[in-house]
Amino acid sequence: MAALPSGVLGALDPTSDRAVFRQIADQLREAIDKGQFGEGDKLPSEAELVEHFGVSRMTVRNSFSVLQGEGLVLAEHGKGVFVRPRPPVRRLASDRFARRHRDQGKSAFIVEADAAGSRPEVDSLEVKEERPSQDISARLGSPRRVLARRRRYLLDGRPVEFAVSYLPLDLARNTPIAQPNPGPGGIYARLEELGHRLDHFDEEIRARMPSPHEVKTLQLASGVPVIHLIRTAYDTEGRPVEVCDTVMAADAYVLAYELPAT
Amino acid sequence: MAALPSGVLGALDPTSDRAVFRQIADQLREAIDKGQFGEGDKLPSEAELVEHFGVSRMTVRNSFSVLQGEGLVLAEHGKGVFVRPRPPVRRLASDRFARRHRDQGKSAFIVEADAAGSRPEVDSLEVKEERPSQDISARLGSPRRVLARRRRYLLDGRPVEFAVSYLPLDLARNTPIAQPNPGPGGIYARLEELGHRLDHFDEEIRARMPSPHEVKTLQLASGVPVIHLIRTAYDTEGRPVEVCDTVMAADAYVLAYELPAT
DNA sequence: CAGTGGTCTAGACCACCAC
DNA sequence: TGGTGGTCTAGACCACTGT
Repeated sequence: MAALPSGVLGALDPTSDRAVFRQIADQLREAIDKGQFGEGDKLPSEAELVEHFGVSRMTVRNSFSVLQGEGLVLAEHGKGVFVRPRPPVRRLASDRFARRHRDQGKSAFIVEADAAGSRPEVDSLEVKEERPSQDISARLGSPRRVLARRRRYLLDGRPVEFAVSYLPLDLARNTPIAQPNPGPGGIYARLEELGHRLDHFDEEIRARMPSPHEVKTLQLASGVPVIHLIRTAYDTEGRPVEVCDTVMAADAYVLAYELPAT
Repeated sequence: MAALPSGVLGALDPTSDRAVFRQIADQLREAIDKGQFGEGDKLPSEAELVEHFGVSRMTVRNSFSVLQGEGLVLAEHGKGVFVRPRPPVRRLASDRFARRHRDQGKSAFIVEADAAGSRPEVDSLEVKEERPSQDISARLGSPRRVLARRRRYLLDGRPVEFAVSYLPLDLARNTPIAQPNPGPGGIYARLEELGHRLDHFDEEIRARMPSPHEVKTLQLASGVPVIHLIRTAYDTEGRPVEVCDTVMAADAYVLAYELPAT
């Protein structure tokens, strides 16, 4: 068992009201913030900290659990506890659905990822007819049935986003939109070809902790929230023609919007 | 010690690979999802679960810690563990800075909260001259010094948002913008009076777990992420005139944007 | 194999809350 | 006062990782 780097970690303050495991977490957090442990670096092992601070193992584990909850560190079974690397973020610009970005052979996700030097993938593609949930139904103008297009997006092998598009069935049935690959420009290009010229999109953004299913699907580390984005596309007649429900790994995204000052 | 409601919680599966504390968390989560425990309801106490499942107390606490991390429950010392109530959310629309919403006596936050029937407050107001951080400086066109306006927003007594506005000092010094209360319409109205007609805003949105300081300032329960919004305001000459750095309790907000289809 | 984190036990004492 | 959660100990056995 290696000795601790000298000077990085100090002593506990027995007179403090602050719980011991919080004091240990504070010291580790400070060391990380100061760069004494860099991204991907291994923190001292549980056994080392037990010895250094003279506390029980559960106390040390409790400290790690605090830092995990903050998204600062990542435990790897059999290896150690590491400072969580910040993954490259994908920037979603508010003009990402502009017509000038369509009419190319590939989807917006693929084009953008290629440009950023990442390796994009789309999987678990599924196209189904369904009865919509109450929320989706209300947003789409209460259709009885919808076409649902599900897919997961990956960058360099890492899942970053899971999305479901819902379209009124009477609008999408027996069109290229019901095909797994709807063709160049994606479903928005197809919608316009079908006479539904797009007017605007509404987007709603929330952030929350993931459900167990989302943790699995997006392979999320603990301490990583999700961004939940619900987009509704309207045609020039004011009819909602698509609702897209997207869940993104929050550490992989920054959303950018440009607003006119009116 | 009261008996457990019959039938709500089942038995453990000793043949399962799933850890006991996860099985217990799964059962509680399912009961919450099904509505068997509603918002604000008290879950069975640790002692009751220890008896019901025949496990040690740490195992039960570990289950609760899982659910806390998911933001599902809230422990209150001396009282019990409760299903976390969903607070009313504040909807931020993308036209919230439109000129037509200014020229009133009160700030946008106050007007909007009054309309929604909430009791709004603004506190810890502080106006200071500072040397900007590297990031803020770059966004503002590298001024040597800036005016910083800090404030915290509360709804019905609950802190929901903490914001800092930065303005180039040469632009804001000795103007109403440097006053604690800049007057009707806020600093955007004052900027336009000073000849900086606003053209557009850029907004960047991230979500992450809060730092300990943010937990304190926003009184965040564990399992609640923050939304980090950075807005830059540009005048019609393309000059950045303000950067506003905002941290919001994610469970209190939904952000709404309208995008043209171009 | 030795070292790491993952799970679990069976206690102990404390601080907070409601009655 | 009794019940609640908060902290901490000192063990135990297991699963995973690397050499």
